[in-house]
Amino acid sequence: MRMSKLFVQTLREFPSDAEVISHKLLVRAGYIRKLTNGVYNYLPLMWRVLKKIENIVREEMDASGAQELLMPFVQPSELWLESGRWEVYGKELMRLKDRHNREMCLGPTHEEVITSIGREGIRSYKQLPVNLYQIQSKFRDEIRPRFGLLRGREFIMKDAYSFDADEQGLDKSYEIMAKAYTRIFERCGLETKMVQSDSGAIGGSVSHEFMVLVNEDAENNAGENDVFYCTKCGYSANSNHAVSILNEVETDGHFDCAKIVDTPNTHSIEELSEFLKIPSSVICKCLIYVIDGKYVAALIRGDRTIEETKLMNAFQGNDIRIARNDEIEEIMNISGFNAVAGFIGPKGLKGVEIIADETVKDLKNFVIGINQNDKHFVGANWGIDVELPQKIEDIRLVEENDKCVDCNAPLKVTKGIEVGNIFKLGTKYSKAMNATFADKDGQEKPFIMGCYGIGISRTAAAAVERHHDEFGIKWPLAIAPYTVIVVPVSDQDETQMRVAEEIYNKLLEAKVEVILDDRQERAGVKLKDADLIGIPYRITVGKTIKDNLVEFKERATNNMVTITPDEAVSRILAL
RNA sequence: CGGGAUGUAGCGCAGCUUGGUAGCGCACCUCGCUUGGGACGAGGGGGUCGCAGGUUCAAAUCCUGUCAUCCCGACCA
Repeated sequence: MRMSKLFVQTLREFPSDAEVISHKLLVRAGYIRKLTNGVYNYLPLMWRVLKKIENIVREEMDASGAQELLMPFVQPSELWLESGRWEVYGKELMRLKDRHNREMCLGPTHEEVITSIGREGIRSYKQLPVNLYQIQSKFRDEIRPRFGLLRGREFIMKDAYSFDADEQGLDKSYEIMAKAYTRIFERCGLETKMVQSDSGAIGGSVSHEFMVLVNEDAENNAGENDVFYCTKCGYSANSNHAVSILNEVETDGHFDCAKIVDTPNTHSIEELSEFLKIPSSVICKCLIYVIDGKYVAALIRGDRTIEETKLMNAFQGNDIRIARNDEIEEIMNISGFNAVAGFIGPKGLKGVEIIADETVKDLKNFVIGINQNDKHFVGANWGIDVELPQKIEDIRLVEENDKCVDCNAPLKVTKGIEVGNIFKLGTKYSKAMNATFADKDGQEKPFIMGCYGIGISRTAAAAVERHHDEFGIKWPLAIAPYTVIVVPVSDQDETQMRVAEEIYNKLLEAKVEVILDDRQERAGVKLKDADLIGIPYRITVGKTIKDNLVEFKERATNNMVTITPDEAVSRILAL
């Protein structure tokens, strides 16, 4: 490709609306351009990168035995009504009506469609297992798209779905996908960690996420997930799913009697603990949540934080948020109190389900809200002063240096970008949508399903997050838009131009993806652009060409060597 | 949907307080000069100042509304 003809506009400055480095660099280097909020044009360089990633994904998926197909982007509401997700999915599902007023939606994922394909096409256990996948744009009307390609509303995704006759088959399909995913990201030049995860809105039981860890860069807030991992045994999990053994802390308040005391203006645990001169771990915190429209009071030890996904799952909920002040007021009215947040306690609450984290069980002589403003109950004990809730579960957020449940070593935390996700769905969709096959005994049974996603466009952005420097992108070779760029320093110099053309033509003939920077620009512009767009190798033809020498630069390391043009060509051919 | 901010040329911004009919840098076009890390000179093109009302002789500027975008929380590939 001749640079003078390549459709790319690099910018001298970073775009003002970009926050994370992948977004800034992809815009500045001319890879993407925003069309509207969370929706981007993939310009020619970007499209080449995406196709590279797609091809790696295709090769590995095909090698795993999966078959590619393509499902419609627009889907009828009927299928979603069957699965029950028309109501459940919420506003992320982009709904629309056709001219006949029939309700449709833009596909955010394709469980419903694939299940309909499975139930029509798979009649017998003899056809199983089957794994079908597609690579396609998805649309999710995200509440807040941000970070460029890392969280768009429209994005490119590979989604695969497996059908098996039994759980053992699913385990096998799942394992095959886990291995394929590991290879895919490796080939893309991305180190990933496979971590346990909550299965979220897709449903099902077991789930793992493939995370690109980005904690090395302190400035980087692109990693939206906290990943807890054990340095010793390899346990790792998303914070929404992680479990731990807690370190020993003081759980006895050592109050010599149980009584209500004045605690003015202590709205937070910190204020209360400071006021009473006690550790926060002897306070029982009570938070009011709204889960699917129902009130829940969650109790947890004062030094710990509620993990909202775990709390929501404890009630099989779909939606969770902390209660607003007016909602707390309503609860207080029903219960005959008038306390505000900070002084709420479980005793006497009406119209509220109460759940406790395991951490509160062992509290003795502790401090707890008593639904009176500016007062707390100190020296409380379960069963005497306050009833211990029936429902006790792990609803807490893991913290760094908690102990690993598998090996008791301390856990660490890091930020991760989720580039892939695999789920064991089980029969969630096959049962709801009556998708069955005839098993060996002739009985109709629902498919045991799994689903497996890779964010193609997000993977590209994650690669930029991990591979860049102050000058620009450093694409891993396997997903770079071009392999090499040939830069004649001066377009005035006939020898330089001639040699550059010769190198270019040799590489072209050898089917190498090569750019010749034939623009009438000064050297600085061409060299800066080469660094910015991040082509893995650069062959610079400058003055030393009189000694038959060119400069060969590797972008990943910025290492340069001076060699002959022929040697430069052979080095590229040897890649 | 809450909290904060911003909309002026393709990009980055100034002008707004104190109304007088739009400017700078980059990019773009022409010519000259220049060619190892985003040169220089001269000339040129491009903007209904987000949109709609209002106030005024006069609005980018003041007022009201509205839309969009960005940042902080609930979503997830």
